[in-house]
Amino acid sequence: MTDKVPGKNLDVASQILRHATRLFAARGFVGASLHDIAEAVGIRKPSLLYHFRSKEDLRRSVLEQMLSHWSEVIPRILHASSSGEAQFDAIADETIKFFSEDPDRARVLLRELLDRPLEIAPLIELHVRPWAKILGDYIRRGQLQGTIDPLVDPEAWVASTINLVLSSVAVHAGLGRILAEGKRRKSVTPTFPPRLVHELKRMARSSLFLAPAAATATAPDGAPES
Amino acid sequence: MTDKVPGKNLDVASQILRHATRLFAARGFVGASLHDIAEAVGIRKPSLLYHFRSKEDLRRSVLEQMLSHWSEVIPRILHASSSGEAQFDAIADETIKFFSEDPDRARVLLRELLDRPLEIAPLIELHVRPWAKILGDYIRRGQLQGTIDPLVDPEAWVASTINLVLSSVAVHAGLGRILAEGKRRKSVTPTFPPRLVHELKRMARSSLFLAPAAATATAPDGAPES
DNA sequence: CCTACCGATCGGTAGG
DNA sequence: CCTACCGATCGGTAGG
Repeated sequence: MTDKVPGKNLDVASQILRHATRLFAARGFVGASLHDIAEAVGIRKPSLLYHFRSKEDLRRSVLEQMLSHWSEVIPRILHASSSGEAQFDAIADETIKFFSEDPDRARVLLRELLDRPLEIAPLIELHVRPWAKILGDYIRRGQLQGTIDPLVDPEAWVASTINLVLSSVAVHAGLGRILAEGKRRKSVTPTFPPRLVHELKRMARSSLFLAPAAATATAPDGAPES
Repeated sequence: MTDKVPGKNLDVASQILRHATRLFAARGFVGASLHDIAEAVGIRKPSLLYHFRSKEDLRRSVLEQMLSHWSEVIPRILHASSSGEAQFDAIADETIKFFSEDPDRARVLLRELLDRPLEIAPLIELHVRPWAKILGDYIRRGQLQGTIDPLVDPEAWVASTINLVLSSVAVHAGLGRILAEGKRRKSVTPTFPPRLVHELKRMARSSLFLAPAAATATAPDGAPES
């Protein structure tokens, strides 16, 4: 239900999804009207409702599109790198990159988590649980081998760390004031600063591994972004 | 469902604030109608608008009430305990307690951060910046003394850790699925589990201090709640 | 993809 | 603290 056949104009449906994502992220689901979304695309409200039968349908599609994008990136890194710290780093990098390269993803997800906690539970189950379990098992193995702090609560760590990344990206525009000294950013969607990316990764690592592993933690940079 | 007081009924205005906080937290500012808030209190909409001139006024009051509560608890712990790790623990405990004893506080704040990042910036400046600076200075001192990891970015750590606590409490109902194996919680406002409280504190500590300090980190319990 | 229009609900006011 | 009512806007439909 995503890709239309060629020949037509630049896929109106995906244009609608783009602006719907943007406006849902900025104003919330109830706060973003179909009228405003349609105007942003350059069409009228009834035309939007031709592509998506209802606002609820649009919401579902926005979420599906985002999660399918996520489901596309995760298996790749899960099987690519060998297990161990390399895989841990790959997952961390990819997760932070996924959200920070488009903060609207984090905002829409966070809003869904707040607006409809029970309704998205199945989606969490489907899209997060699998690799959350992989991370949890990895932690337990590390605890047996003595590389990871035995005091870590694997599932709680995973849940909290996802939360940390998600919300850091989502509310950076608001909470970033603590960081920025005198800088005034009028942009509602500022770039997520590398400085925060680096600190997020450092926090995740150092709250997990027993050996400070200064060699890797001090690596010249924090995020391979090129 | 509320406790009445001898003579008058228990301050209608504060009743309105209570239910407004609850409904803003659950449905967001635009999603919670004045009609529904008034009905929850047991009055009609125009009566509510006698106590609060507008919905915007109600929003401000909800936020003010919450932040004044916060401003009441913070200076106390800032001056009470001596500096050092004791003060660090006191701040961490009090912050986690403040939000986890009423998750609606975290939800309302998180929603404001998402809905109006620029508008609440002054409030962050006023209510968070001061003790965020104290924590930042404490971290820098610890780094000079060699007790805190020199790789820590003080301001980024503070911002991220606030974020971690705030969002963990706020979206626990939604993201908690990663934790709960088979348990089904129908409650929209479940109790924030001690297990998560403990892991949050552990993460905050271990991502900061150089010496694992097993003695304190393994302390019999995670939150002094009595 | 449009114009025209629907009932429902929104925040807020009049007036008592 | 209430009933009655306001214009504006909401999601959605008719019909082309």
